[in-house]
Amino acid sequence: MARPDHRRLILETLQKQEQPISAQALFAQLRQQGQTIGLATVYRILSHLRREGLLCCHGQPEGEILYSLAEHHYHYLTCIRCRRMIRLPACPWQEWEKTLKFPEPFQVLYHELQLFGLCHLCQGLPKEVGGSKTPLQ
Amino acid sequence: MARPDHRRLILETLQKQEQPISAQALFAQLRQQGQTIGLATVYRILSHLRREGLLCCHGQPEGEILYSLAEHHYHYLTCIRCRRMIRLPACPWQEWEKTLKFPEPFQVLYHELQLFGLCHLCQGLPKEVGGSKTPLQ
DNA sequence: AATTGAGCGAGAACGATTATCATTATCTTG
DNA sequence: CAAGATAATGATAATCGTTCTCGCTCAATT
Repeated sequence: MARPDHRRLILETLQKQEQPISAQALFAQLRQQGQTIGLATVYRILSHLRREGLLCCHGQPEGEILYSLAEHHYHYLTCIRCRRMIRLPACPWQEWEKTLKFPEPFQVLYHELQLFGLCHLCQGLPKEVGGSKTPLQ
Repeated sequence: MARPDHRRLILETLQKQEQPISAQALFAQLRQQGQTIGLATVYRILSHLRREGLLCCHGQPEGEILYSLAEHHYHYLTCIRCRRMIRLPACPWQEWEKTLKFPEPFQVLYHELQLFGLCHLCQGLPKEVGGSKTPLQ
């Protein structure tokens, strides 16, 4: 049987995502599409893409890592209530970089900016009672 | 026997740290000091402090979560080679916030900025060969 | 056809975190 | 001060995301 091109598969799936996605969720999504792919392969390929600089990794305060393609480098507003991630239109880093002073020489290779808070849908809602999901930061 | 004030103990230990510290490392440090404290208690108290907004949580790209006191809110330059974290003198967020435009109304409650790269000590060194530690993002 | 090597999937192993539970200290109330 | 209620604790088990291991398969090469 011909071997499916898993790397392309994962790249295409990442391209479709509107939000960064976890490795587990990516795996589940591929399986639901009927693909026969192993979890190990997903991690393997993500690791490759990572080393090639094709991926942005967003380490969440809860420990999970979310991935998105680096071809368009984005930052997100993350709602701590509904977990929605809203993409910022542009990365402000290049502007900001000029104004920053480092305490010692340092070569910045990449950066991560995450903004947490309440989206407009969740701002009016009453406070969560049960405390089910992982809370804030 | 009188119950030790673990909460204060953890707060004081966090205060002494020059860099954000993981829960496991915090636990080990307390035990080495001769304290009889359980790992579960460390996590419990960290979780409390977190909900009270006393802690900054730095989710690393490798999944581990590092903690630091929020009383002085800092950002760090993280060297991807030696893992050293260098504190920035000030948080530039309040200045930057003015220049950002959100695609929809959003109430920012807290933020995280991490800069990854090479510190001045590691810039001149030859490239790592073995690839032992977890690499870059 | 035989050989070699890279990629694969299933499951074990691992590390960080969270949940469970019996025990114990502290607090309340009488 | 006694007695029951409450909250905190530590050891351990369970969970979850990630990485490792290993036998297998496919494809290129000889």
